[in-house]
Amino acid sequence: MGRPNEAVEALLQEFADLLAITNGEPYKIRAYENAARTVAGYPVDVSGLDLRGLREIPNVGKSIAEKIIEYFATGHVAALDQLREEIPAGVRELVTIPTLGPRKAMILYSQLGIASVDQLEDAIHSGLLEEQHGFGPKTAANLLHGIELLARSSGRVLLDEAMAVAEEVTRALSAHPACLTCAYAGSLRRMRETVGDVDLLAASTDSGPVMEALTHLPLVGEVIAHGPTKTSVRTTTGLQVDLRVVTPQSWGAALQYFTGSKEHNIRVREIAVRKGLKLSEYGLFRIDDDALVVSETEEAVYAKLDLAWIPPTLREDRGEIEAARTGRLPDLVTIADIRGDLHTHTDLTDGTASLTDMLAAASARGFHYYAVTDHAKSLPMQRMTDEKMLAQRDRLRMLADTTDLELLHGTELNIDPDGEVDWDGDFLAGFDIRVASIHSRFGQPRKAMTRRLVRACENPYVNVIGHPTTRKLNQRPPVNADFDAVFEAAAATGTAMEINSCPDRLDLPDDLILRARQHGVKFAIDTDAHAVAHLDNLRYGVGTAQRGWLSADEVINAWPLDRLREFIAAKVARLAPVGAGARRARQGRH
DNA sequence: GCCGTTTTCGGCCCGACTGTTTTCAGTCG
Repeated sequence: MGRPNEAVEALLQEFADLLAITNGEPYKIRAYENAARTVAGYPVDVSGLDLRGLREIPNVGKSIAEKIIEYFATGHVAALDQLREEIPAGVRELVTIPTLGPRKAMILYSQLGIASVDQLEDAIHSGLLEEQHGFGPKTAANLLHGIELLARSSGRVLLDEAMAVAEEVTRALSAHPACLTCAYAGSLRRMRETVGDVDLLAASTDSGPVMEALTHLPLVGEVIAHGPTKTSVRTTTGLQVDLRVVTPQSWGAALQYFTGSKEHNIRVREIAVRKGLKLSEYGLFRIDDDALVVSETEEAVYAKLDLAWIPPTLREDRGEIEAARTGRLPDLVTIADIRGDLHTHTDLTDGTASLTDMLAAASARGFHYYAVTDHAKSLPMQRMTDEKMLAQRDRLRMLADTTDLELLHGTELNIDPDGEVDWDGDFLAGFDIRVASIHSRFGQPRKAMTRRLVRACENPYVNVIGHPTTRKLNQRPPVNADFDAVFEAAAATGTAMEINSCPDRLDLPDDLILRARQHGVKFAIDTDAHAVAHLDNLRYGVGTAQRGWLSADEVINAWPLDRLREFIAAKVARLAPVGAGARRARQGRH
């Protein structure tokens, strides 16, 4: 189980889901959903709050606060237990089938007694479903199709896969003569860590041919919906792509609308309503006479609502609207700010490219400096030795004259279960920079895992904690640790937290970045490249950093090299035991 | 159920597509 806030989030979300199935009031359902989201993102541990403290959380009123109190006092919420009794778990599972929402799920359960996906499948095959009022043959076929999709897909795909599809389709549609502009929107534009479907937007005065062009692209496996303003297809790999075509005049309003998030848009629309305006994908209109106010650019739409333009990566209703209103939006770190990569590999360990190939690729990217950080000796499979590491260092020093990059010799250390790393201080001191990461024993109990990470931070020579949660998206959960304690140690010792750009890692995740920066932690946005192509993943790490509201000043590899070296030296100076040499030198002065 | 620089009551975002219910409900984003 995660932190108490996440437990409460799950609780409130389940409550909302069950209310929806039992025909609860729509606004009550939304109230629980809103509360679930705010509690999850609330920086204070809710288990330590009293009724008064809980009610200070936005969207948490008397009723929800009391349920949270009840949960921490007894481990249960009576009202939730009652709903659970009414609705079997299988019925909640039904609403995960595409095209099957809470209303139909409730009809299936109350009229036909269907309480699981399997039972639904049986009911369709036996013809029972079609006897039910409102369920025709097409509905039955859609449900079967949905069940099949559910069975073979894990749902959301990684950013790089979605990006590849989006870029291929936008490139193809942009080349179409009827298409004036084409761009991707949705969670992909917001750089969420995974993407459910790809939302595309095109501007055209003649939508038909553009829609038609999409349905005929080679990567399209099936056409799901095909109307005059919206077309949905599924790629041969199972990813859904939605295309909306709007007039060029509506471009800004449409881009704003389809970028989301849904929660962000609800807030923006509420602001519009309070100003006597109505915002839709077609523009911002006056409510009284339907007159168009603005629509051509996102900037103009936000400006008319007295808001600064909000970067898509911030549009999650996590305080960005208030910040836009008061001129306090962060100056977000960008790819152009990144001066060097601090975590990369070569074929000396498990990389696939040679040192010279990696350096050439890094130089071509325009980096100022570049750290080579092959695995240290404790991972047996890497066959690293002191001699090989020192030989690599010599080679790197010799290559210094052949490149415009400032070369740093580093290593990726392994944090063992006790928090120790591969080498002692004397050997570690020979590196320019040291990343330290967990590579095994992911299942340690919370207390031991926390101590493990804190001890790594306390090592005077460890400069960056690599992929701190070690999660793999869609594969492996994050380690269980008290990350607030880890961040506190990181901030106190001058240890940066990595934002690993691998699309299956994106680690730290955005929510932990937000928490870490409250402790004053610094960050390193690295690619952890094991091949030349991986250097291109940097944009996903930067996107994740933006979602964590980071500015360039908080990112150590956005700093000039001198400042980065000072950061590294300062930790050693503060924490390293004074060596024999230094002691002698000091005695000599007296 | 929550919320208040119009309000402690009366609001709470908006539109497209599908399938089937020939006038609209459900789902989705």
